[in-house]
Amino acid sequence: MPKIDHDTKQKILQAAEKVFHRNGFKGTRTNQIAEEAGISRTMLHYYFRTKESLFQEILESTLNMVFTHMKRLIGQETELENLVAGIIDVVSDLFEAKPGLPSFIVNLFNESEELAYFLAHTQGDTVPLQLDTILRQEKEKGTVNLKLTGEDLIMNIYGLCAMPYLTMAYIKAKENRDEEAMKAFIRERRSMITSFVMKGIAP
Amino acid sequence: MPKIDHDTKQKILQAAEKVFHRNGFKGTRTNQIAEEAGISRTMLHYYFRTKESLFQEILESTLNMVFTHMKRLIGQETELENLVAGIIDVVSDLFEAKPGLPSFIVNLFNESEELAYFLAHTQGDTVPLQLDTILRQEKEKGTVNLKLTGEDLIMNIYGLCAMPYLTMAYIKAKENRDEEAMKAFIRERRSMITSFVMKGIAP
DNA sequence: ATTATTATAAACAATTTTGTCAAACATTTA
DNA sequence: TAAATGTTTGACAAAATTGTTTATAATAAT
Repeated sequence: MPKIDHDTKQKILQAAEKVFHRNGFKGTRTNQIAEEAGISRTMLHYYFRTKESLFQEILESTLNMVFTHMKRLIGQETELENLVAGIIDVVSDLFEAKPGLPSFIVNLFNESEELAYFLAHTQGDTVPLQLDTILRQEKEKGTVNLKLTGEDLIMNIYGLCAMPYLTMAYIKAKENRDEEAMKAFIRERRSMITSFVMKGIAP
Repeated sequence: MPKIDHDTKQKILQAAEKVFHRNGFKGTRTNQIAEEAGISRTMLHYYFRTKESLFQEILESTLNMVFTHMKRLIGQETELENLVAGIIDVVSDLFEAKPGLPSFIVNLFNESEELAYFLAHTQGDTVPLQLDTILRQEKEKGTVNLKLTGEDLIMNIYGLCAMPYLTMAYIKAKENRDEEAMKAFIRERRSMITSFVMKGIAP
């Protein structure tokens, strides 16, 4: 029967997520995690054998989060405008919940070709494909830019949504923004992005 | 009088740039650099005392490159459409010349709050300010979306241009693209981005 | 050709980072 | 309360990473 856990384990997980997300596996030192969690580094080995296996947990829970969010998209909308708005909302919600996620993904792809390959081939293509179908229909109707592929559109949306997170430190410093100002900036960007993208795909 | 240098120094610089750009300072191991350069790790200390000072060289030359490119923008154009197209070209050229740059900047901001602060405050605001001025004029004319700031517009452009580089490994894996296919993809994106942005800022 | 200088690598040393262990402490259960 | 189990820490050990030295080879200058 388990004895009480002074929530050390949770503190470690939170701290590890934060640090791994920001600096990737090779870029983080386990004592950054310990400091961030306010515990001794030994505890990290007590609850999770190694740095590697702690990373694995974070990786799994992170990918789960991503997949869960993405499921919100599948087959939801058939109207281009609604679909696009929906994607932007889902992606924005995801990044708002996990601000370190964009950096983490970038780090992941840079650190491990294999993982990039794995993700490229396991992750369902439903969303880009659905977009492609709808885009093709709209192109026939002449209501959409001819040269835009579903892949490009998705990439544009991710890029527009991820930027403030990827450059957080800079954006904060630039206009002396605190956490609150940052949140406001990002909130305002969401509607900006939606209209920017909708106009952007016009013929 | 210096004896010949079997271009080892250059090979190290090239390799270091590649690896530091991809993985940041803490994320790189000096022997990754040595391997990439095809030389022994000792040489790295022979030409550049320490990992730190090698990084410093790469950092300086990288920032120089960025500033040099950015100078191409200042006061060049007063017409919104031309200015926007110009910015997209300059940024695209820069990333094409230094494909690792987007990741490097992201890593930099994540590794060092101080550097992010420094860059936010030294780097001239001329471009965003110029954009803001022109945007304001266009808004009065009613030819531009009311809610778009110069800061947002710049961020959008960087994001759209940087995405393929930030997710290179994934993009390559996804459609089995080799170097050539990748270049073609990016070339095509440039004109897509230009029209996407131009439409995006419409009223 | 001989010497002086530069370039290279391999072995070695120092430092940093990660991982383990044993002892102390706390909590539960019996 | 006492045994059993879970938690925490600090000291220690191992491994990985960085940095230095020494010996050797290559190149240039005299």
